[in-house]
Amino acid sequence: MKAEKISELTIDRLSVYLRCLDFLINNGVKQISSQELASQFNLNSAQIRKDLAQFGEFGVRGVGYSVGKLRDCLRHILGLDRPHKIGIIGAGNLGMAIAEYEGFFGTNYNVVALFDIDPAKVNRTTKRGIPILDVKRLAEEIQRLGINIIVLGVPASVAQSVLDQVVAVGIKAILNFAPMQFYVPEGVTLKTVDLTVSFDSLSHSLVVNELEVEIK
Amino acid sequence: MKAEKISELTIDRLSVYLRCLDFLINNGVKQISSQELASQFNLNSAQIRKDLAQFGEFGVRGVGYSVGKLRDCLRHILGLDRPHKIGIIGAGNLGMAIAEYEGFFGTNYNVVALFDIDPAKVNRTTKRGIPILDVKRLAEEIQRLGINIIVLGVPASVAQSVLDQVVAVGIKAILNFAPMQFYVPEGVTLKTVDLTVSFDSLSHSLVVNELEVEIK
DNA sequence: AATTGTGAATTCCTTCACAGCC
DNA sequence: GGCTGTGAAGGAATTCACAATT
Repeated sequence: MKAEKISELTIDRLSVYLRCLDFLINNGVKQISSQELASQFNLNSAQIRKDLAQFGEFGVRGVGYSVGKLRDCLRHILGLDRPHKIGIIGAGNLGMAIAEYEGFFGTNYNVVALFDIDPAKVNRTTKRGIPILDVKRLAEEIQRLGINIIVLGVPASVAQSVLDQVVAVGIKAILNFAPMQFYVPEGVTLKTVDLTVSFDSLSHSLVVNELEVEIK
Repeated sequence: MKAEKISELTIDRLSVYLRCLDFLINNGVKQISSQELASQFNLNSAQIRKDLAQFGEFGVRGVGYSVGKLRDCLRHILGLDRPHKIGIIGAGNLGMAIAEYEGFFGTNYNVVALFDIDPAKVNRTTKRGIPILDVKRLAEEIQRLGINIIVLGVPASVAQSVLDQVVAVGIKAILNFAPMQFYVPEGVTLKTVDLTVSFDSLSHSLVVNELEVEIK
């Protein structure tokens, strides 16, 4: 069907464009040009056109893009027009933070369960009523609940073994917060949010900043 | 002094190399070649050498790199050999998760305060004894405590105004979790951890995966 | 007249391949 | 002999600039 590989960078930008389109729709905007869209973030208008052109011709020359139509297309491309069931492993602060993530409101992302090893947490629910289940029953509950996205919010020391378990059950999409690298088999997508790297990058920026101030 | 711009990608990799070196030191490894280091993660050995070469000559030809010396150099380059004082705005689950982040143990990153607007939280402390302060006193407390890194863990609706406040007090490094784009003045580094983009990317990968399975 | 879609040019990043050194 | 440091080559992503279209 479609063979050309779409780069990760492009996909990430589509997500940003989509958020912007949602905002525009709420403000009653019907039509927009790539130039106007580009000025919202710090982007080149050609970049936006190139990104969109990889999936078809969504615009009208001389006119621009229909905000509503473009949003629907992007939602479809990103798979946001189908329901997703998210399971979160680790019901600590991090797991709870994701479970309550404001970005999920009004979307097809549904957090259907948290998993933990701590008996004090298991068989309770979050404030919003999401069940906290025993991680021992991870495999069967993933299948029973139809979970297709897993969030790994467990300490680095156990992350690898939990990862192996969810991959074995057939999970294909994982968001990991443990500060480490993993091997995952072909066909499984693992994204790592590495806070250590983020903080180190900030730390470095402070050093550079200081040097620049000294030079002046 | 040093004029060449170091790319963000390079800095992020240095952070990853450093983590690996820490691990090697704990396992008593004294010496390592770029080839061995590269095989640990999925990298090209020339990439590692190029990254390091931007900051000086750390290796010995025919021998490799001294693990301990290289670690110290990377720590210095990234500014990890100086103390950092982190303030977290928003004492919800996200803020608490960052405050307890395992990656901070044994580092120079110190979370010195959380800030919140909720009277039920203010003037208490976290389990580990970090004070939760009234966000009204944000400016003065940042200065009193010597905070140099701010984590924005507040809802998107108030993120911009809080951001403006911390920039006004002279904060130069900010980690933001609100799913939006901001403008920050020259000399201020803002990194955004955008979970919406991460999840959308996972959602997209599920769509692509399905198509690929169909083709086979 | 205005704006898209896109080949060409440019910039940035990665990898190759080897001279130089231990 | 083995490994670093690096110029040159190759590849990827971005931006330019304009022909095509409404």
